Amino acid sequence: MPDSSPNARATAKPVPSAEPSKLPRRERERLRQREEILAAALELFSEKGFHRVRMQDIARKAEFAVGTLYRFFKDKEDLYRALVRSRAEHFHSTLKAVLTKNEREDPVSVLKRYLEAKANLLAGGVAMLKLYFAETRGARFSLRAGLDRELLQLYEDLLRQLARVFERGIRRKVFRALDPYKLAVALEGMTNGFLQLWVEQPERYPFDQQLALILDLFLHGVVIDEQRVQAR
Amino acid sequence: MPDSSPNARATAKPVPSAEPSKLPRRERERLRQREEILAAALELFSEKGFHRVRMQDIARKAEFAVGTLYRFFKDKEDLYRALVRSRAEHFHSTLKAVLTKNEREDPVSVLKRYLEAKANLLAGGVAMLKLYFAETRGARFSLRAGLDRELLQLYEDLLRQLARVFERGIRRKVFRALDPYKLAVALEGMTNGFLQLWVEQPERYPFDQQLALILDLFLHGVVIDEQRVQAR
DNA sequence: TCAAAATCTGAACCAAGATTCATAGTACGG
DNA sequence: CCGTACTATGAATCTTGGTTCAGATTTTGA
Repeated sequence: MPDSSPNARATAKPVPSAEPSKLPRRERERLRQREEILAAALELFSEKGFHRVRMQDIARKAEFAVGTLYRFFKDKEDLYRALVRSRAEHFHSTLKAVLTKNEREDPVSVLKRYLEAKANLLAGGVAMLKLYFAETRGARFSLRAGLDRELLQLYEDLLRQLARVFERGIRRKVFRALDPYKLAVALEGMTNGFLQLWVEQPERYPFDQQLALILDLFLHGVVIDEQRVQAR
Repeated sequence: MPDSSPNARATAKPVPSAEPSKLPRRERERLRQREEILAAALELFSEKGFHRVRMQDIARKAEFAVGTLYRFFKDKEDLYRALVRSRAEHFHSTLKAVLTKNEREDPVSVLKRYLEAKANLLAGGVAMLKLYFAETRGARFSLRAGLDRELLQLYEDLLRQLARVFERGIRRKVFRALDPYKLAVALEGMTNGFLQLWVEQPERYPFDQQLALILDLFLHGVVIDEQRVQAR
C-alpha cells in the first residue's frame, strides 16, 4: 500500500537565495513550488505549532490544493521535517562557517562575529526563530525521534565548534581555564535568553542591539572590577 | 449542550506536600485523587508532549477510567492547564520567595541562594523541567493563549524580582551599572542553558554541580583578569 | 490543432482519539 | 439489611483533520 507514488521526497535545499539553476527546466519550477510550500508552512508552523496547522491551511496559504502538497511530500510529517531540516542546515552551516574560518584570529573577535552572524540570520523574521526554539529547546517531543536526533547532532556540533574557540582563547591566556564546552553552553544560553526576549518584544529589545551587552557581560561579568576602567 | 456536568473545575493547588487538611473529608479524598491524576499526567506529558498523550493513557496510568477524568476536568486541555499552572505556581512562588526575603542581604548571596533553590526545585526529576521548558521556552503555542499569557506573566514577574536584586547590587556599587532587567535575562538564559544540558545528559552534567561555575562566570566573565588572583 | 502525459483539484473516505452516557458499583442513613 | 444518592466504568458516539483518487486542467510534442 505505501510508497505507491514515485514522487514525494524529502530533500535538503539551501533555502532562499537565487537558485544557481543548472537543472532540467521542469525540475527548477518544481523546486520553486516546493520552496513556496515550505515558506507558507514555516509561517504557519512557527505561529501555531505542528498540530494546530492543517494541511488545508498550508494548501490555502501556498495557493495549492491539498492534494498537490502530497505530490511534494509523503505526508504532513515529511513536510514538517523537510522544513525544519532545511532551515536548520542553513542556519547551522552559516554559523559553523564563522567559527571555523580564521583559526588564528583573535578569539574575542570570532565570538563577536559569531553573534553578529546569528543576528543576521534571524534578521529575516521571528518565524524561523520560533521554529528553532520549538525544536532545539523545550519541546523535544514535537516529532518522532529521527529528526530530533539529527537536529541535536547539529546543535551539538555547533557547540563543539564554539568550544574550540574558547579552547584557543584559553591556550592564548585570553580566557580563564574553564571547561570550554561549558563556556559554549553558557554563551549560547545567555544569547538565547535575549533571543527569547526579542521574540516576545521585538520592538523593545531588538536582538542586534543587545549584542554588545551580551559579549561584554560574557567577557567581563557583572561584578565591578576596581582595576579596570569601564569606559562608557 | 455544554456545561451539563456540575463538577469539572480547574482550580489551583500548591502541589505535593502533606495536605493540611481542613476539608469535609470527602473533599479531601477528591483532591488526593485529583492530584494523582495530575501526577500521572505530568509524567506522560513531559515525556511525549500534549498531543501524543491520549486520555486513555492518563487514565490507565492513574488507574481510573477515562470517564472519571472528566469528573475532575472539563476536557483534556483543562487538565493540561491545571497541571501546568499548579506546577508553575509552586515553582515561581518558591523562587520569588528567595528573591524577596532579605532585602538587605548581600546581592551575590541572594543570587547564590536563588540558583540553589532552582536546583532543589528541579532535583525532583526532569519531568517538571521538560514541561517547564515546553511552556516557558520555545513552543509558546502548546496551547491556546490564556494559559500562555498567565505563565509569561509569572515568568516576567520573576525576572523583575531578579532585576531588583541586581538593582540593589548596582546601588551598592557591587555590580556594574547595566540595565538590571537585562542582567536578569542574561543570568536566566545562562542558567537555562545548563538546565537544558542537564535534561539531555543528567548523569554527565548534574545541574547542581554547575551552580558554582554559573555564578562565577556570570559574576566575573571569561576574560582573564590580570589584577585578580583567580584562586583555583 | 490534437491526443497522450503529466499535474492539479477538492470532495469523499477513514482513522484516531476526545467526549458522552447508560449501566454497574458504592457509600450512607435509617 | 434496604433504598437513595452519588461515583466509576468503558463501550459507543462524534469530531477533527490527514490522506486518497476520480475527474478536470494544463503541458508537451508531433
